[in-house]
Amino acid sequence: MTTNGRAPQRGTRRTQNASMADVARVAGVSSQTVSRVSNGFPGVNEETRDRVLAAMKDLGYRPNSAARALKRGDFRTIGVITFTLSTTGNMRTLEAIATSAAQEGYAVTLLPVAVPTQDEVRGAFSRLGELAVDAVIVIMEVHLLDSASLTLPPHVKVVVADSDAGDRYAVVDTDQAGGTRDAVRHLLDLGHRTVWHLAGPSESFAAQRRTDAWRTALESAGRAVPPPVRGDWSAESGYRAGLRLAEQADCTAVFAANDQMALGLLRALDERGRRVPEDVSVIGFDDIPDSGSFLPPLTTVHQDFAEVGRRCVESALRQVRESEAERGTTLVPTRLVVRESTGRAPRGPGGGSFRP
Amino acid sequence: MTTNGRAPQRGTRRTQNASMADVARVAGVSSQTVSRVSNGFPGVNEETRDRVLAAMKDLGYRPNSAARALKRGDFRTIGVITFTLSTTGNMRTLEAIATSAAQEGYAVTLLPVAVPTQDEVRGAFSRLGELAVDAVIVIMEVHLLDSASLTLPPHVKVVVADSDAGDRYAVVDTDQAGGTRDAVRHLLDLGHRTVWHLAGPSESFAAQRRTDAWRTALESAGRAVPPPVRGDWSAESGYRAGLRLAEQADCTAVFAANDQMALGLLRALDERGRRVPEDVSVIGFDDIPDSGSFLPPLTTVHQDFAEVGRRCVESALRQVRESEAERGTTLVPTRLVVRESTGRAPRGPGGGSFRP
DNA sequence: GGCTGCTATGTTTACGTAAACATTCGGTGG
DNA sequence: CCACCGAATGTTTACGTAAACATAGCAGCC
Repeated sequence: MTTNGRAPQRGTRRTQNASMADVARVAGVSSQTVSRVSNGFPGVNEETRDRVLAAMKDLGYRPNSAARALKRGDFRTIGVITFTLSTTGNMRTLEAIATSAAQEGYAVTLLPVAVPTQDEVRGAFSRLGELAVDAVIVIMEVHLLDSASLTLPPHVKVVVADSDAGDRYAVVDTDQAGGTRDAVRHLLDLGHRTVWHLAGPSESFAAQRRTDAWRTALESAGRAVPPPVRGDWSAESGYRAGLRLAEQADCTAVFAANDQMALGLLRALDERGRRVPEDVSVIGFDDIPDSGSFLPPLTTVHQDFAEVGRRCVESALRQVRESEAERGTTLVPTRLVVRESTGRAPRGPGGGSFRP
Repeated sequence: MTTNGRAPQRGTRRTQNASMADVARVAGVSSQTVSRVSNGFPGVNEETRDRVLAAMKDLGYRPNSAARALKRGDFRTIGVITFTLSTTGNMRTLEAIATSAAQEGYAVTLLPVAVPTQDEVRGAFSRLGELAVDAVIVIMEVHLLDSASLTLPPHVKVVVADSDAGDRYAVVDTDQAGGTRDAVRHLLDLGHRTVWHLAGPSESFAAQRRTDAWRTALESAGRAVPPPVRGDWSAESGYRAGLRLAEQADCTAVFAANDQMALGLLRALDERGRRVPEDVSVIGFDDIPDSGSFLPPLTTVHQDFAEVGRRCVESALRQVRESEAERGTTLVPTRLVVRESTGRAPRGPGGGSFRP
């Protein structure tokens, strides 16, 4: 292509971007007219518009978003602050956020927090203050937010995903309680006398709420509440916890707080010779893409991360546009996905005790 | 709106951010001095500096990054363009990119491409032209890039992750061939006569390269090359392919192009009563966090996504700073992780006869 | 004592855009 | 025929920052 063989004509030296002024010069109009064309304003002569467009194309003109942002006072950008992307949930949420934002003409800027300490979070928030961002979506355990929030520049709108700061910020959350209730009911309906619980880390609000809901569901059904076993979300921790659960002879049903721990649990049970679902039923939470391929395919509570992401963006942009902060919580419903890891309670103990 | 209705005291209505001028007024200095303090320049009197800092704090001053970018001519931002985040690899790479970029004072902006068509990609690239970005990292199958690349503004630097556009852009890639070779050798060393292959989708360059390397490794060892079975990276597709592989009586070793397909494969084999690793050895690729908890724990080729991300940022920033495009490929080595899904070839008919 | 050279600070200007305001011009109605 | 209108376009200005240049004050030196 003849792009810039030797700089034949005028200013081909285009080492920086062309500006409106450049376009204006080439098109023989004022830069204001270029601006009008650029922003699709009416009231520009057809022929003039064409000339301007030609000049733009010719020069490879792109509007400078910094100048635009400076002039307009907003950035058309949403920041996402998150501790780790390494969980399916965060990742899927992020993806939905990015997509929704793009549809609205907003860009998404990532704000990683290396270590989940208050200092780190506070640091991220204050970096964010200097960042070109109109709103922030926080995907994180909320108690880390508690004292960090104060340093936020006042005009930045905040949405918190999967947490519970409903009194201070807009929150979009999965219906943890509902999903948990469904899971426990499912198991009780299958004839299990009670449901054990492989809980997530205590620092996590999501985990905590699943645990609370599990306890409530059992209590309201008048069942015994076994002591929960705690993991850290990882499959490995699920395995370790699973080894302990496998020793509880009367454990016939386990509600794992996420699918990965359920995976580890399945391995532990297999290793200890307890069959799933014949001896023990296992249910997870999340419905990660792989869970249908576990051994056996995992019954689990499906979370609609994409919807969470969408609603986060929705709330963020509503706040930006109406320049008014929102509060309160939006719940996104879950859906029970029954696969093969849950089944009727084993015969045995119906009356008495059974030990393998 | 009391915006500027009566302006009670001086600008207490702080609906917008304070600017340098505001700080300067409060501190009783010129805005240039504020700038110097803000940027940590030397040559400012200790006492003056303190006064300015106090005023900043007082007003909650934050530098306006749009204005800064406009003045400086760069954005301190890297764009990441990617088709999907839903794969562990992309996600981990992204996370590493975000972290490395943050360390260098760069923000990361996400540029999602909904559907992997050329038009979509081209669209993303041209949106990107208007975006406040100094460099772009592309995480995507490269052939979609082929004709889209041209629309990129000339001064935006490009790095391509996990692909092979080494002649046109800087590329950072995992050493697919090396990892594959290790995997195949490992299986052959265990006495398997040959290694079957559960391949990734044909559109994927990474998949293609793993397939090529697998073939080469077998050929150079003088072994037969069974027809590869193709999946689409998902566990489900691995399961379906696995059902077919399970019927090949002479199939004692399978190299799956990623861990998720290996997961599905494990399930298919289990379902068909073929034990792993006693009857069939399975090896994966990626080393996703869960793979150690599969049934059995998966032997796999570990990819250092974090390193890939780091090097992407490194190259991107180098290009930005030296304002000179790079080319060529950087390979990040892999590491074989031996767990329990691979074992010695079964006794069977193999004893000695194998045909090349 | 006047000049040099340095430090601390102030003033001007430009970055690219777009709102607000100004101008031109061909028509239209009283 | 002229005041007036609206359409098309031009001119001025401001957004917040920081580079470049300018100034003021003071110490040291011949």
